[in-house]
Amino acid sequence: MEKETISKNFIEQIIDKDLAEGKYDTICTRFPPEPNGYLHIGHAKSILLNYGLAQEYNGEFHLRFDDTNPTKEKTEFVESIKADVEWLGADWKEHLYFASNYFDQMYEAAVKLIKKGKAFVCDLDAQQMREYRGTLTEPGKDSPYRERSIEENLSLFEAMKNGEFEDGTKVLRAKIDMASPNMNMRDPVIYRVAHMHHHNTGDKWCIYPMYDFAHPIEDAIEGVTHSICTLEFEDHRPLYDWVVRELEYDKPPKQIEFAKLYLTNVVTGKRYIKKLVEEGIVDGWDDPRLVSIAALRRRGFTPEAIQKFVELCGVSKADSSVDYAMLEYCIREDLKMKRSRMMAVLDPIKLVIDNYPEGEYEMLDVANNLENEELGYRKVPFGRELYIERDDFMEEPPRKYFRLFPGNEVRLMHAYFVKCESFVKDENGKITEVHCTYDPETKAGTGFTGRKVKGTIHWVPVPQAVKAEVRLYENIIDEEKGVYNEDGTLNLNPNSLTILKDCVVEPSFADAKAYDSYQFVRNGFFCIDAKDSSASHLVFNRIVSLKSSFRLPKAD
RNA sequence: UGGGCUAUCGCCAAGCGGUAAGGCACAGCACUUUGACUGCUGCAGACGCUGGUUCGAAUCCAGCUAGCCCAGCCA
Repeated sequence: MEKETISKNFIEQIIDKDLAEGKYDTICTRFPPEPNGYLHIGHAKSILLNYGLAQEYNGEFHLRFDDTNPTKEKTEFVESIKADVEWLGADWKEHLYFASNYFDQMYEAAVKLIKKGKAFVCDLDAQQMREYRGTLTEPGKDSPYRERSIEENLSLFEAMKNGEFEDGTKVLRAKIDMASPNMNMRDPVIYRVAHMHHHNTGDKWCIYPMYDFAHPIEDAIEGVTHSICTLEFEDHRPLYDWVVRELEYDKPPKQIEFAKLYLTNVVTGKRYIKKLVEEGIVDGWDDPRLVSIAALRRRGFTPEAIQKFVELCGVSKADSSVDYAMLEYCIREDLKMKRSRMMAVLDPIKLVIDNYPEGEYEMLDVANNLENEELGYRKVPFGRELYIERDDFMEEPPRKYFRLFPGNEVRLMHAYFVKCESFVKDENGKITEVHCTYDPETKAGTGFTGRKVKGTIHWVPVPQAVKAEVRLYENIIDEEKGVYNEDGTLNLNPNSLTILKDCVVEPSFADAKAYDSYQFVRNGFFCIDAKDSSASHLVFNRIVSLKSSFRLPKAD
């Protein structure tokens, strides 16, 4: 419905044209990860883009593992990727594929090329091949093995398959053009000898196809029409087209490139994340400060928020880095109506209501979400002694400070108006207690309109408060200086290392289930760490929390 | 210095020859059971630069500048 107002991106325009010209009858897209690591927000863009296109055009969406290099791939990653893709909401239905299941067809395709005189077995080793390849500015030289006969190539390639050669001694190359300005067209290697155990095919093969040869074949076999990948594959497109042309597929798939999604102030590089994990700076690939899908999920992000985010980012070919604030906006937007808001105090200070009877308490009916009645109500005990946020009281308030200070009256959220009468300091001058009086007539929900207050503050009852440990995060990357130092190392923010902190939460928080609750603590999200659904491990994401209102007004 | 690609507000991003959409961020006002949310308002005299074509250009042409990618038997 809303989608109609959004103009089509350039990929949709290409698809419209292809369909109009009758190039394809229906479309088919795919997400083709190599199972060599965890998915992150960047992959989410690709997944949701491909899936969204298939949905929009009533086509097919495939999940295909591009597992042509057994050295890097593991079944463990296959499982985590499937879980992440599913969680994101991209339904591949019965279309789950493995490139490795096409090895026979790829072998036959290679034979076909040899028979057409378009491929040859080359004995040059890696070092020699590099020398023959030329440079960016100089053309390469033909391999001395380039003119072998078709028969010789056929028997040599079969021998390669049969394991008659050592790793690295022979490769199959496409015969294209060693003088091409495009390095990818300089007789690229399409098959190599590698005696490795494959997670899917085991020891059946000792030769493996290279990406540039395998990928177009995978797409063609599955009937993919629009093979969407990232910008760095642009110069591979001529080779992609060469492969589908020489192999004579009808309705050949078409490669389209788009810019990767980068976020400001976060690390996505596997190399760096690995280092952060190894050094214990983060507690794993799903550490909430990272932007892996697992981390976002653990932190309380919803698939809907990520979908919204990807949609908002748009698709283009310009290198860009999306402001982290946009991600924060999306999760706020999604969660604000559909999750409960509970109270928690991060830095407690005691508030005593002097005119409230000692030893008594009442159960307040509190709306789980003031904007969404469907979320119901819960009971929160209220009594004489409460904890409030330390910075919700100031002895000498600046201008425009609406919270508690001597003589001022505020609303205790979901409860009564209280007026600050006095406060207590210890010998160090630190405030230890704030005393106030409450007005029973001002109870929330009674429709009291006698007078108004400018501020409302949150609280937790002292006797029933549950202690919890929070992880208080700063962004792990220095926001001022950027993500990387000049020498390529990470620019870590030392504050990010101060993580653990005690806080107090209202009793109902302790029962809340992972994912089902979050809390605005003065406009920030307070999420339960999904790794441990008890309230004793909360994740307070300052990354998603500090709106300007959290700051004190500017002193001017 | 060979080839490919990109350049529109602080950040994304529409625009496809007819006189600069939208979102994020930011600012202000109003409202308020958190200063949130919500609502309203403001926010590119100009589209990397320089020329040209045209009645008219961000959109076409030429030249230039800047950035990204490519010399794995990785993907």
